[in-house]
Amino acid sequence: MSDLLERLRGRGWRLTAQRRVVAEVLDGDHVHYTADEVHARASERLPEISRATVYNTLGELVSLGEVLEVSTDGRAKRYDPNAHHDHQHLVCSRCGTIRDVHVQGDPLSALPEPERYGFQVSEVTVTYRGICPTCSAPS
Amino acid sequence: MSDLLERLRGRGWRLTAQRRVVAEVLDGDHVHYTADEVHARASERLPEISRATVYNTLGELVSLGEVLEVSTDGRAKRYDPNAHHDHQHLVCSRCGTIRDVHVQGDPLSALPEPERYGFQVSEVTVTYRGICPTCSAPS
DNA sequence: TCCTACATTGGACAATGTCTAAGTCAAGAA
DNA sequence: TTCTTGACTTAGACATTGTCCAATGTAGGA
Repeated sequence: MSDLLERLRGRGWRLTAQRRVVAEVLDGDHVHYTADEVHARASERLPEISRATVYNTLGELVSLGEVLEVSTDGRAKRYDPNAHHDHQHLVCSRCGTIRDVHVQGDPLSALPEPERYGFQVSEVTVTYRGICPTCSAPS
Repeated sequence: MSDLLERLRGRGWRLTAQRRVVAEVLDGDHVHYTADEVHARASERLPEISRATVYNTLGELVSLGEVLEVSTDGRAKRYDPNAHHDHQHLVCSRCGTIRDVHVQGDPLSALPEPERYGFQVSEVTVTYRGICPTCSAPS
């Protein structure tokens, strides 16, 4: 994740304690925190960090393409640091757990030209839903 | 859409003016209103209808499988009456316009067994994003 | 027509996100 | 090192979207 901080500094990012902490919280490949969760975890290391800064920083990371914004349920958006490897998401309908998954083929090619209605289609997100092993286990 | 009202009455739905109006607003195959838009349009015909009733009714229609809930942007959910024909969505990244589209093949089959991690996968939503003809036209 | 269980209402409340004005500080300049 | 400055952070008000509840109204069966 320190590569990330390097990359960002190379782009003129001013390196502050707050931004460093947010980046550290997002470290890891299979993390899908909400902004509030990021704020809670960042607060453990830097108690005075504000919500606004967390929102700002997450927004900047998304603009810079370092983090993906995922909204699986119409509730809080989640932030996915695994932005440099193409992947999709598998969500448990019961507990909301999210896993990164990899599909066969390019989902973009499944949309025929006449079904594009003149759009310049550039992106596709696929979300699978189901019940995870934990939730489907007999209680 | 009156088939819808019939179907619902058959399931024990009490038929009120409010519910009728909400159903009428959703009439049509390519409509993707937010709850507030549904409320605004319903209010034109039945000025005293409350927000709570619109939310309740939309929630019921979703539970009954008559309407789909679509959240394309992490903002307000949208309601799609085209629930009985399998389809996906194409969204304009600029103006937010939504079109129903049909893909080739079954997106579910693109997720290999080992990528399912023991989930009982039952649903998949595919959202294409791009710039619509209107937004890409030279101004 | 009358009853009553179900539906509706208005408004308070909750969750998530955005904005602003004032204070703070990282990093280059001297 | 110290200074300077524009970018960053903060607290809290505000906005949007959605949920909940107690009081009131009413659809549809008896």
